[in-house]
Amino acid sequence: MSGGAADMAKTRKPRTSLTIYDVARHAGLSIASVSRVLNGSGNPQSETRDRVMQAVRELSYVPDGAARALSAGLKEVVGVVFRRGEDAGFEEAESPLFDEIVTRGIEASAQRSGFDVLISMAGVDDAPSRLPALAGKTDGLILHDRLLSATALAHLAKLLPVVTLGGRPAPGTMSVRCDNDAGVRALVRHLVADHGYRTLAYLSGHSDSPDSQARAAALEREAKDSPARVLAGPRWTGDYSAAGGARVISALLADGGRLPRAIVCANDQTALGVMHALAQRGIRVPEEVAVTGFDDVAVARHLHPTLTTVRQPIREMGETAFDLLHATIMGRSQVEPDVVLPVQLVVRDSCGCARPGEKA
Amino acid sequence: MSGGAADMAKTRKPRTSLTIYDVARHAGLSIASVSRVLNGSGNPQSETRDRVMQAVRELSYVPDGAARALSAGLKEVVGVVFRRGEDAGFEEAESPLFDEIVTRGIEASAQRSGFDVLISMAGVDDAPSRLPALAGKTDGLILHDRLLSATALAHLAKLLPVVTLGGRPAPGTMSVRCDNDAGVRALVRHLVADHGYRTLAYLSGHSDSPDSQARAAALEREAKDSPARVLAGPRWTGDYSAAGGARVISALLADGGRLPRAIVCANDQTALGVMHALAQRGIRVPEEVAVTGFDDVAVARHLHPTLTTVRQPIREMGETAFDLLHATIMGRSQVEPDVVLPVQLVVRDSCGCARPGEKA
DNA sequence: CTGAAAGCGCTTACAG
DNA sequence: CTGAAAGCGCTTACAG
Repeated sequence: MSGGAADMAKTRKPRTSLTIYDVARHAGLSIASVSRVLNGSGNPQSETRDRVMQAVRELSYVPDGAARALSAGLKEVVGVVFRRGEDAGFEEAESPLFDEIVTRGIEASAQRSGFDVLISMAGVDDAPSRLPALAGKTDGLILHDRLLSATALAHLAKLLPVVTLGGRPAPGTMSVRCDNDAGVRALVRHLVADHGYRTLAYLSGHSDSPDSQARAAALEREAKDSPARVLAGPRWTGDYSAAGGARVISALLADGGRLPRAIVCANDQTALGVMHALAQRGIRVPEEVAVTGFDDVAVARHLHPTLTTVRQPIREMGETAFDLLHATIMGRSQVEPDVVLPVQLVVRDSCGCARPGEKA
Repeated sequence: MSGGAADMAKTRKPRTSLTIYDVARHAGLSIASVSRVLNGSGNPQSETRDRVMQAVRELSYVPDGAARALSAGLKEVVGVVFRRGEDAGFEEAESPLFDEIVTRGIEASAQRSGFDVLISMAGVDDAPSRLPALAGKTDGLILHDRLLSATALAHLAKLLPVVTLGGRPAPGTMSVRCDNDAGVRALVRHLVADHGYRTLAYLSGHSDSPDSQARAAALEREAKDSPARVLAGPRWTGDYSAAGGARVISALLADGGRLPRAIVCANDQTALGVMHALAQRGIRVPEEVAVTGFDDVAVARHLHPTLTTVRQPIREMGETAFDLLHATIMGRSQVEPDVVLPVQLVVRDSCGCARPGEKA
């Protein structure tokens, strides 16, 4: 078969890598057979299988993902979008959980299903414009909270399956979150019942964070039925960062504000900043003020005093998020759209437990 | 236009999302015009542009990434492969730099070029089998060190552009690393010349890590021209983890081994473990033993004493890695294949600088 | 400036 | 079990 008159080579791009045609020719088979062997579909004869595999090996052939995706209608890629830290450069990543959620949870689970993970950072400002583009490159999306309004989420969910981390699911989306309520409740009980503290404050995360809001509400609710009072107000607004936590304490003290007996922080980073700010002013933790966190990141164990906190099942949250998404992508009929995972109170020293005999 | 006899619907997949044909029809234009407007190519009339954009908006059309990639010969995706932590569950991520390198460096730079980042974790065992698959989904790869042999790297580089993080570039690949040599040299000079220490040890990372090897060699070299002695040997082999660092110290002390005046750790995590192990035995840092790290992760500032270390330009390393890769993907003729970025000695308390008057 | 058409590299019914 | 062929949804020379 030498090229005849119809051989009008177009040569748009300098053909670089091998195609399935090269493999088929090398193996003396059709591209259909090559495809079947490579995908384990049909039931190719073992000789066919061997010839294909040998040709693949000899040529170092790697199928093109884009062509597979277009043809099969499945990219085998999910997108994960996290909030970009607002003030890069000052502190470490705003979310030390990123690594863990993505790599240990989502990515591990995705790998088991043969999917890959596309990551993207976005701010509240550019998320609406960046997400559609991502949608085109993936089969489904896992989103950090506070990235999109419920309306925008619902709209996005018409394009492809969407799972959010934290908060209740918007219409058409799914959500995976931890049991903020139980966590804060256990914390407050420990502080009030076990330690006998009578004034508490909740140092919040971003005020529009559903997790932070849930934790605040849980604290209010639990304290109401207890002998403890809650110090609240706008000055107790943090932003999930150590710097934010320190700022709140500094401002409060500069104004002659009053410290509660125990400060329940929205997360560990905040607690870290609070403890630094208190230490700078010679205020002892937990003797004068108890401090607690949320998350149980690694540093929590290295602080002085070690941090009492609530552990989230980070890895499991990531796995669950992917599994929900995957089930939906593959068309599993009905998937639970609102998964709440259990948390665990981790009692260390910063709540006052280091001082023997003080526990009730 | 009602379907005629030629209407033999194949319906392989239940057509789900809109295509460029829907947009073209809605706008009363050809798909070529829609494509041109969407890609800013050619020079469409402003009326054409408007009609397309309106149709896109009204339909919430998002172009399919796989089709674009197949057609344009460019996926606009780079893959980043990191080493999976060996003993998950015990410690925090082995590499706290992951987050920073990927999100602040690579991802940020990729975003500027309109690329996305596919991440994947791999072990030394499964990397060879996982990488080809990733290669099919991306335009280029950024790899952690110790993932592939030089031979395997060279082979992979025939398939697509490859950049490694750390170590010298294998044939056909590119590399971005930090100036381990200058960092360790500055550290040793400070310990020996400024503090007058006369015995040093290097507590290594994984023995096959090019970074760790470079740091070890630099320490040997610098110490040789100084009055200081180096304690070496297989017992000083760590694995970049806090647990590994603690293990080395424990084993040494259990055997009645001798501690040097200063321990230069392969990274901050190791230093953290060493400091914990020493503290447990009542050995004071830096009074009895000085300890230094490498990386300057956030915890370094929160340790007691605060950690003297060498700061790597993490973010810049990520950016550079992507930029090299991008330049190669886009066919920029010749790209520097071995980029070494400068580091900075960060002097804090763990080297002994806290004790006033002790500095030379 | 715009449209008709080819082609990107696969998968998958459809026949044989 | 295997092959020929259509089709996935785009981009891009090529004409007009």
